[in-house]
Amino acid sequence: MGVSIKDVAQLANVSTSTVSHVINKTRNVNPDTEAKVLLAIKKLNYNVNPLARTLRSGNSKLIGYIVAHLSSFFLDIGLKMEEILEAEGYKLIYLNSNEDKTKEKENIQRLVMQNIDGLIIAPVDSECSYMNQIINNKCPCVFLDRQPFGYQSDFVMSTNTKGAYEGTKILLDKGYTKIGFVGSHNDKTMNERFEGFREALMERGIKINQDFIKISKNHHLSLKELKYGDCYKNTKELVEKMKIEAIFCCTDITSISVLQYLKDNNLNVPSDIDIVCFDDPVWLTLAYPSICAIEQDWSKIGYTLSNTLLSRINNKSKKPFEEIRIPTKLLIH
Amino acid sequence: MGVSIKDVAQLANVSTSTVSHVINKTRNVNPDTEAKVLLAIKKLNYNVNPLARTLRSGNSKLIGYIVAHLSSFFLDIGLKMEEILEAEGYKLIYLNSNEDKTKEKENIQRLVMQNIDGLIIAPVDSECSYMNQIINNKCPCVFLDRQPFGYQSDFVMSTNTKGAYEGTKILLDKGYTKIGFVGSHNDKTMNERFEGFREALMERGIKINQDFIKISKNHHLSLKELKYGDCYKNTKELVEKMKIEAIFCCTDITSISVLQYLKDNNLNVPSDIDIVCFDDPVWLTLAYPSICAIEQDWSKIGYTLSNTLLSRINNKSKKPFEEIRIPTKLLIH
DNA sequence: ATATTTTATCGAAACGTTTGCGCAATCCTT
DNA sequence: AAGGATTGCGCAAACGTTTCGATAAAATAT
Repeated sequence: MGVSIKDVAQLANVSTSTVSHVINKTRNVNPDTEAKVLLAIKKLNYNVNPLARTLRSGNSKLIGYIVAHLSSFFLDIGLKMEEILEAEGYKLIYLNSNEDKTKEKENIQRLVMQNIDGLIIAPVDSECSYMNQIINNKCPCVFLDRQPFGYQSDFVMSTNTKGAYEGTKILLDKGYTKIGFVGSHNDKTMNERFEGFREALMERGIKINQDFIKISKNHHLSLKELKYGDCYKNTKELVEKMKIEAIFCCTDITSISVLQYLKDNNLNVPSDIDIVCFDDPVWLTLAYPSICAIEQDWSKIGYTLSNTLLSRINNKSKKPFEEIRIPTKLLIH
Repeated sequence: MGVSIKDVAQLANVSTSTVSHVINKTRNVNPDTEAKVLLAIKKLNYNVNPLARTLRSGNSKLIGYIVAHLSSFFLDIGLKMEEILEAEGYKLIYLNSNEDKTKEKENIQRLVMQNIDGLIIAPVDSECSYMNQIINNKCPCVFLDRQPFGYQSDFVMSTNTKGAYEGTKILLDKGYTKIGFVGSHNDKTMNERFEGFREALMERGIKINQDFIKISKNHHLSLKELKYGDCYKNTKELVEKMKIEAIFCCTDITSISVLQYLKDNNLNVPSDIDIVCFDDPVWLTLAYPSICAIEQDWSKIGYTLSNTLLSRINNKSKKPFEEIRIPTKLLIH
């Protein structure tokens, strides 16, 4: 097997506890002894076994990041979080629930059992009461993107309603009245965005036409497989049957299918169909011409998530849970 | 603390070893006893601690997937691998090296210490001799996308040279002679693709103009931050100074900057500048008109990677390491 | 009836750490 | 020079499992 702390202790002619204290700087040790130990460590190319350490000490210096799917939005947020957490000595590990509630549960279960120090969760859906059992106060969690129901926790979200409201107004200001709404998921986040959409229409005295609202189910597929999925069909219907003039895309994932449909049918943006998209995926600015977007501030979201979590980990303070909203930015490309 | 196997044993009035054998089905146990144990497990809502299990048993049922960066190419491959590995009871965990060799080393180190059962690595660069020390035969590895130097292992790659050759020929067949080559990384993979590019030109008797070849350094940035990076500048130079007619994009990441530059300058594809792209990122087919691509078969790559790894884990056979090539597909959109 | 195998279970050691407790030896104080 | 404080270190018990070896009871063979 590998070389353990015992081998180091033996070679340095000290006890394992001394070695441990040298490694962790957790007790005074004579400089000479320390040198001996460090030499032995180097000689044997010793590394501590994080498993054993965690098992004994109860903390892992690990933060779990459990996402419903691996979209570039979540990844960019992860990138930012790594930057912050790393500075505090934490390692971020990504786990993918693949839009599967059972997997999500397993993922969380697994990490909690591993004495994870904290959890950032973008849940598959809002129903999170099962977490009370699993977490049981063993580690702090912060939620992302979807508000959890049935579990008390901090959560960080964009100002969905306001963002959607502003985005919809852009379309209204251009004079469109027949505006379709394409969503990829029926959850709280979508509801908030729909609310903004609705408010903007109401303000102009435009009645909501239920036939213009199309919500699909998002499956666990790669981006490319998504292209010709439910959203594609929904777009087709909106355009061909409902003769809408513009489309509000509720997420970045939605926009793929919508754009693909328009392209396949030689429809131009904005001359034939205009578009506004919640999220600002990289491809929006590559289209000709670029498409208006409601950009989420992933950098700030990542920053806020990690700092909220860190302060929960450190303070252990019982201050009430917060709902933190990060403003979106309107991009008129 | 949490509930442990001891609590279960106590409640069921048996020894911990019996509980363990019930859980793992590793020895005959009387049906009555088994029922008692299972009941106790359910009553206490007990879950085994994977840390302790791994520490003792030496295997973790975990596969590490360490990527140089989190691009959608790597993610799609991960998705496919999860599908296969899950069926064999393994969990895939993603770790991001962020184009940082030190981080890569830490990532591998950490996983090996955790008794990881296998490793899939897309290394930051080819130099992998440091792995001999770290791995030390403790777990099988399969490499992806970049051939490792200094470390003996299986590796899986696309037929880069052939793919690039075919892609370049498309441009040549259209009559272009001034073709630029934009790469985001100087490594073995890029060299192979360049080789294909070179061969195609040679075959037509076209001399390589070094000023047409632009290789950037790829930094650890989000896709959006990449857009206006080195590749953007390189594209500008190729177009404005070198007056090239077409561009060969060496990776998906490259294509973002190239397309962005063209768009910012109102250059149309293919009328002003034509493009072929290695990789088929989702945005290529959204552009107007679509762009030719050399598609890598991520599904097959993921399939091959996981099965190669699994057979190394199971067989422990010492059959010689393989270099496996997965054919690319030419997409004439 | 005894000898042998089979079945069911338990006790305890191990995996590689961290950490509370205790003991010497050294240092300071008066 | 004697008492207390400090420093440096080792011992051994945990953490939660798996697993080897032993043992007793039951089943089978002779």
